[in-house]
Amino acid sequence: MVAVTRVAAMPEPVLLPLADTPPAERRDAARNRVALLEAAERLVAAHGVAGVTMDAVAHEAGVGKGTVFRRFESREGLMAALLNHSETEWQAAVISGPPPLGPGADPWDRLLAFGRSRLETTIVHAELIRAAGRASTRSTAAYSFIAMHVRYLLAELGVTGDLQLLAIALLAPLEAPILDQVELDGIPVDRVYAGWVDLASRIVGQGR
Amino acid sequence: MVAVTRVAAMPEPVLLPLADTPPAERRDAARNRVALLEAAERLVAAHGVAGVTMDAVAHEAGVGKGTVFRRFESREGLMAALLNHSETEWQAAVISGPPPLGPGADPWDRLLAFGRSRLETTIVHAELIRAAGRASTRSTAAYSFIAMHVRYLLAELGVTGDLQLLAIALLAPLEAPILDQVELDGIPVDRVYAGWVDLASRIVGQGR
DNA sequence: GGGCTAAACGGACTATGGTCCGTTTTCTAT
DNA sequence: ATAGAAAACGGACCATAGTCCGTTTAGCCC
Repeated sequence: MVAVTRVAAMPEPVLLPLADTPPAERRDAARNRVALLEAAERLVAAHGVAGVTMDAVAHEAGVGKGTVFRRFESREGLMAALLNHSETEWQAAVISGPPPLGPGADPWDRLLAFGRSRLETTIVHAELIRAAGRASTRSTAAYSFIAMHVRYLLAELGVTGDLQLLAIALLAPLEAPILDQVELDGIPVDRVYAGWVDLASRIVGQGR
Repeated sequence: MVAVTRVAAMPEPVLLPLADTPPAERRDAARNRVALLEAAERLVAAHGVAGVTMDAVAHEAGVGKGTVFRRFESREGLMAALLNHSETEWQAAVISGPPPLGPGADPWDRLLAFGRSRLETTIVHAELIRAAGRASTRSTAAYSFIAMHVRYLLAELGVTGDLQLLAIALLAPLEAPILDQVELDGIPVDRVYAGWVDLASRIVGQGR
């Protein structure tokens, strides 16, 4: 599907496109992306998520409205981009931060730390997550990372079965829409966490 | 807080408000509610959920736009009202329909039937559920019914622990937002169901 | 540097959810 | 039956997400 059109022998040009790298952003485009994200962050800080209107972001960044949509597709896309930022930091903590969240602790302790951390992160970003709508889960980047991590920990713990689905089931009660329901039953966070630990121990099996 | 203003003895009027019944809908209001719901259903059938704009519903029902919002609060509210209808039928099947979904079968079989049915219902109504947004879960009526039913079945099965949270955990993977994620991994329904059965058996415990 | 092309830009324009308020209808008490 | 009050009505109006297209700019090759 990719160019194999060149025929005879000749020295290749310096850079050949490795995968099909999307052709690299033009400078003005890159500049505006950053300006827009910073503007959006400023607006969130100043007026909350609801204050982030597309017009406001455009104006704050000093660009036209069309540009905002060209860069981020939609309001949800913009919100997802904002989320992505903090999500990336969190991933770093899991991959290379201190235990028990990071590597070094035993898998069960890591799983517990993971659940707690995930729960708190979701609560903190609840508004943003809601505003990102499908874009947040669709940008599979973030979600598939956490799902993969849970699969890995379950495997370490010797769990057998359809790990992908077990991971989904274990993560589901920590997702924002589910926590919404929980919240309006007025269940406190610690009890939610305790319930999740119970769930995890049932999934992992007898030894806890 | 309700009228105790009348002082002396006199025969009470025929109907005294039992609890504080919300003062009963005026006739025009009731008529319009029905007209609007029917109009909305017609529009869904004809143009899909996306075709249900508030202007269109108002026009189709032959009322003003303000009336739509007065009756249903918001577009989400209207969608939730549509959902509520089918949800009610489904509840009837659980309460008094034939086993194994309805009463009569043993709890484990009922639980399995419940999961399957819930999964399919959610998939069928996915679009509507999404359009109803928070209103669907906030109208606790529907959700708290299914949560209660699961708690009941878990209790029948002798499960111990925080049944409310276990019910939430068991239901979570069947909720629309979670199924969205699953869907974009391209996991087929039967496998999702199999995974859920596995989850249920882990939650219920050794005996299955 | 000069010129060419594709990409990016900006802001007017559209569609739609949601609000407001002057008018009309229903209900109740007399 | 009538009057008065409370509730409902309708549609003009507002705010904001998203589109479109004529204009500008970055990158590239000579």
